[in-house]
Amino acid sequence: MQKEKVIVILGQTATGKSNFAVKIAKQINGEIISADSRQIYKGLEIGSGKVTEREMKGIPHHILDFVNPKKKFTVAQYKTLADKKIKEILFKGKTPIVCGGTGFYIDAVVNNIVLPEVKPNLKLRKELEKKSAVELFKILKKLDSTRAKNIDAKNKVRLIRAIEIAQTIGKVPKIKKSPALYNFTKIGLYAPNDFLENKITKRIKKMFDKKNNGGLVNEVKKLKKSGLSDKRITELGFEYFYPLLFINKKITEHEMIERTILGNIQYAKRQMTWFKRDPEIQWINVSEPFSIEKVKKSNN
RNA sequence: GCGUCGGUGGUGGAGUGGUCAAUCACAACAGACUGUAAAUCUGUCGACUUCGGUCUACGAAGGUUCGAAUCCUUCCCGACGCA
Repeated sequence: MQKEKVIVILGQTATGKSNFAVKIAKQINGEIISADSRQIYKGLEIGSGKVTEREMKGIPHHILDFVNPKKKFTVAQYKTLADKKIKEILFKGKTPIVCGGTGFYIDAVVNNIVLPEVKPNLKLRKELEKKSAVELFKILKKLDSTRAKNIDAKNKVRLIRAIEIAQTIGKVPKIKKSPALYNFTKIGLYAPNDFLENKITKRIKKMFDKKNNGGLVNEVKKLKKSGLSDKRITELGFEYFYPLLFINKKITEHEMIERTILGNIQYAKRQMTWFKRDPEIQWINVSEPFSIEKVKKSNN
């Protein structure tokens, strides 16, 4: 049986994925499923670069702007939801377009990864947090020597999660990459460093501009007022962390802007490190003129 | 002009006679990625290298010493103070 087609638009931040996705959606009668770990949250508008109602141009967007930022949203939830949305959109006779820059989310869906069903155990995590990476590694080795062999022995976050899983279900199951459910076409948007850095700089400056819905600093203040702890805001990433430092008078306004720009540039590089591994991505350099005809063709 | 303090790698900043190619942090480059992924973590980071080493380096030039980034002299540059 012929697998149904799903388009994936991924790539670095500030390359114009959202607009691109909307254009494609218009042409091929599609609906967009966001793959962005921050745009998920309500209240993170400016800093997450969330697509606005106007930018959507009437195209339905899913898995966007619906989680309370006090709660943590995870890949596992994303994967389940995305699968469901893809099915629904296909059922309507439309083409699903997964669009975003969170590589892990995209891979979870595309590679149909099955994650172990072990919910986070906050109490346990708090306990383990106190231990050193060396100690944690020893614990894991005892529980599950196989996982210990390939895990990053210095990464506490990973070690803790592995222990969490091993402790509840015995061993960390080998990751399952089930056969893909759909025929995915992956389009990657990227730009050369200097071009992208320029774009990011402009974008960030605009984010801080007060004329832009009060600006990012104001957005962070609102989040604080709504009851988000500083710790939680920090977890939301550099776009929220640096404004928070500024609000708390730890850095100057200038430092805040510079660091946010730098954080963004570094993030864009990390994104490429992730995406580079996938040989199936068809790359488009957005610093050069390109047409979406090519994309339409490859989808047929 | 006099005086004081300082000039160290891409940057900040340790070191103040031998164990120093120089703690550390940042930046840069490369990479990992099993329910935090805008997160988290790793490696490299003077030059050359057969990856064991070899060479050139701590403003410049001299000097003291077995040995100097570290002590002395002069010069150049910077900050501050006094004129």
